[in-house]
Amino acid sequence: MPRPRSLTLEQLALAALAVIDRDGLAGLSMRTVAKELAMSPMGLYRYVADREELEGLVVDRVLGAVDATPPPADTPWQERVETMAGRLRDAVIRHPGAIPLTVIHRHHAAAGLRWSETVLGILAEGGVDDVRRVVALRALHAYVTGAIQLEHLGALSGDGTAVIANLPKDRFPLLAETARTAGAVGPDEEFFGGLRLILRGLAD
Amino acid sequence: MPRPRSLTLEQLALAALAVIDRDGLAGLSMRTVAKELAMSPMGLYRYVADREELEGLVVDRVLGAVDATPPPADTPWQERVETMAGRLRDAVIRHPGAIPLTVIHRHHAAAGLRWSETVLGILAEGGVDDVRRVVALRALHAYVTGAIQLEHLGALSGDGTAVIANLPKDRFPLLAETARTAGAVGPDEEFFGGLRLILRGLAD
DNA sequence: CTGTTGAGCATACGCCGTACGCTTACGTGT
DNA sequence: ACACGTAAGCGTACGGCGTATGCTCAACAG
Repeated sequence: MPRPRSLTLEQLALAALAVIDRDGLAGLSMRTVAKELAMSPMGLYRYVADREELEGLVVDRVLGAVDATPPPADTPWQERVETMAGRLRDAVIRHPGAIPLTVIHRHHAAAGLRWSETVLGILAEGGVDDVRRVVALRALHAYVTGAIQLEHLGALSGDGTAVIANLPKDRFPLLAETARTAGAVGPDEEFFGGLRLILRGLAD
Repeated sequence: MPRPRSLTLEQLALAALAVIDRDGLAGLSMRTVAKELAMSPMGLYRYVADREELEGLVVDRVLGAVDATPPPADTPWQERVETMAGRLRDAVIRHPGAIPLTVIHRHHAAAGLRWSETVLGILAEGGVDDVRRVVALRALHAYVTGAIQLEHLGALSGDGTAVIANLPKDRFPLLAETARTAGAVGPDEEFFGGLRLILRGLAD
């Protein structure tokens, strides 16, 4: 009966993502998102209860882009887990500014549950059972979450590594040497290399 | 010649940490820290350039509590890595409110470098070389960082797991079943269980 | 005792999230 | 065709944030 809404929640999420992609997470505010939608700041509160809920919409949108359909079953199960981890990483890295939000709000995003369900299916087919499967899923979550953040805060081939390489060799001999090696390790080699450690550890 | 400073950087860090421990990270502001020190807000700027630098002091303090001396060499090297990871986790978890800060600022904390140096030494003694050592250290960082955050955002034995356990079984059969198993997995079993996956994957 | 230096403070500005209450466009029932 | 009820969207305001700017005055060197 009353006036119909002029926006969808998806449009809100898209506007917020546009702000984040353009000005970074620090540029995100109710006011900037409202401006992006040619709306008044208080108008947003007809759609979300508070800023946190808006952030949740953004995360839903980012993680919703992850393809959760099980990869073809004709490849080894470890490789299928790698595929799933890679898909998640790709989707998240497409919006680097939103990474802290995805960490905080992933719990409440339905897309995250679908990803987990698929990964659990693959683990089950790989013969990982019960408690081991719980621990494995949780470890994969922890690793992927941490690796993406580390990659975003400073890639192994970035400036931070160069700084470490110049550390005093008497106090940090291994670190300095390792940093020089690290400069040559690309992001993919780093991410999937670490992931394979977990997957090898899962085999029995 | 002029008036001497009345505080040390350590006192700043302690005051900020006290605020965080009492009121959470959201309660941290230049004003609340100043109040904690019975100072005016602008007085803090004689010690730090901005809020970010103050956060760095907090992280230095938190990670400075980590014992970085190499564990006794008479235990298997994997076990020594577990010890180091456990020490880091213990120190960080002592101040849960500061966890997001430790993630953001760990790069610039000297204590983090000492931890890495020790872990690299253990890995070297375990026969992990060159690129494999780089990848291993980075994976350990990623895992520990991610696991601590996950644990803080919601332990496996917490409410979130119960919610997941009640998910519709037709759409999330494995997830719902797994969640029921997960309720019985304690934080230590979860943390070290995942860690051991990486360490097993490192063996050859 | 005096001069110099910087420690600490008071004020102010432009942001932020959001509580509150109004106006007004709209779909409906007559 | 028209009046009505509803909620969409807006204007204003408040308390809090980080911090730029410029002052006062405590403490020591000579």
